[in-house]
Amino acid sequence: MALRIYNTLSRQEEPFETIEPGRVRMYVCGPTVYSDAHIGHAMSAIIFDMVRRYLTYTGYQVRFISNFTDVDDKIIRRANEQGRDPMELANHYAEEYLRHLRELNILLADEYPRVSREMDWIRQMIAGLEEEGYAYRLDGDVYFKVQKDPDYGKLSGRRLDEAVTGTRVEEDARKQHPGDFALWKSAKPGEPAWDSEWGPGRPGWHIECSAMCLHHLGETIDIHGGGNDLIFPHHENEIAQSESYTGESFARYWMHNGMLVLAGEKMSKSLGNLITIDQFLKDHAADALRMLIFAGHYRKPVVFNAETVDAADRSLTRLRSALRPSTGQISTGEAADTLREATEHARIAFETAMDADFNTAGALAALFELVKAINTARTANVCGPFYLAAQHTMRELAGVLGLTLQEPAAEHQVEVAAGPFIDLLLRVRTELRTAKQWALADLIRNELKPLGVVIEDTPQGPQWRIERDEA
RNA sequence: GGCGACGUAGCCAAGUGGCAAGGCAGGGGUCUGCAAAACCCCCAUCGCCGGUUCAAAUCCGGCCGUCGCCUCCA
Repeated sequence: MALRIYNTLSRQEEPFETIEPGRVRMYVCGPTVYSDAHIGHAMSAIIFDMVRRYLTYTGYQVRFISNFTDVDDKIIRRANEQGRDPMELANHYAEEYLRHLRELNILLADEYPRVSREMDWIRQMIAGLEEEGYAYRLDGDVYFKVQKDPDYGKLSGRRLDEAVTGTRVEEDARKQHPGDFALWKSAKPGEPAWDSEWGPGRPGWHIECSAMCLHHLGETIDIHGGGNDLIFPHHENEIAQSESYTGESFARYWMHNGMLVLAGEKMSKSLGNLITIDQFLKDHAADALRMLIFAGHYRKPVVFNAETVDAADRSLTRLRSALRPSTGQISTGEAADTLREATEHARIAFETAMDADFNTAGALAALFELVKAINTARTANVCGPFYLAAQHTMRELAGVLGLTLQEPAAEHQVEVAAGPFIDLLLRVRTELRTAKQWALADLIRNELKPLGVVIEDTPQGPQWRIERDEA
């Protein structure tokens, strides 16, 4: 079974074949850094992190590039509102974003190009487009001429004559066609500006990604990703610029993730209905967000509410349950063989699901069946190589989805600081239980619970662990 | 109005022609002093109406409903 990927360009699933055998060149549109990132941004980053991890798992060498838009109207506006320097503001939020990526266990890209650092490449591309007649000047601005591009609209399924009827198109009589978009915008007084042959100004939004792809990955890349809200106009325009400039196909596979939905609407900065990454991570493990996202399919919307988040937290706890050590003594025999078979089966089921356009829900189902097999084996006192191998497979496959299955870092600190005291309480409780002082023994257990310490009595004696109180 | 998704159990969700995965919640049981965890068992005629077929959640047509995009957007 080989990987198949849904390609927005063809609107169907296609077998995945790379330009260069064994290597993948991949670009994902990053954020405009002007305010706190929300979990919708995290979702997109997590999804393409999963794609990259699975490609790596299946043996590809992946070169992964993601950008920061650090020169933009919204950044300038926000900076002016706050009396800050636009580049200082952008740098601040870019650093914040990189911190979020680490906290979310997202593998870092090979490069994070920024508009402000790619000006030469951007100018060169605009100049080239102008030379070939794909662009025209207008009062210090430079516009891309969509009518010059015969297959403009092929990604979004739009045609130029229809695009005119769009309700939100601002009629600008100066433009040759309403669909023409800015490659270069002249600077107004007080705005950050870069010199160019068209006068001081800054790039339009779309040209940066085209220039960065060309600079860091070459004329044709394997995978270009982003949110499905970028299909039009952003990605459509990227294609138009890049293919007009190079004469080559820009990207072979276009992948688009669905939106995170909160209270029936897309979570977005402009709508203001958002939950920031920091807010989420305050109450939940990074793994929980992955569980929520991977429960569905990456192209579909994900519903975020108390119920779905709670289910994600609990299902994560279940995955972790498979990693508990065995206290049994049986390392061979029927139960051990059954576990070995289940482990092999889980890997096959996992890969089969992932090969089908990254069917993470199916992949998780394979993991849950492995959880059951491991727990059943533990109940049957299985230990030894097969038990450890099953847990190893569990960690490995979960890792392909970017799940750490680790207890959050804070818990380790608690263990170090409070561990001896909790151990002492447990010893006292054991004495009380031996003396059948049930009321006092239960008091200790019941009072520790709201403090986040869960006590479980097992055949091997009492055990405790930290569990966050899910608010 | 144009383009495109989607509608499967209380909730999330896989499955694209052959007896409906998985998770959460719920019910019953084993274990336990009681709990918890774990394990076992139970819980769906797949939005509605037609059609094609030996056979349809799956293909075709119509209807109803939800959502996204249509130059700020992951």
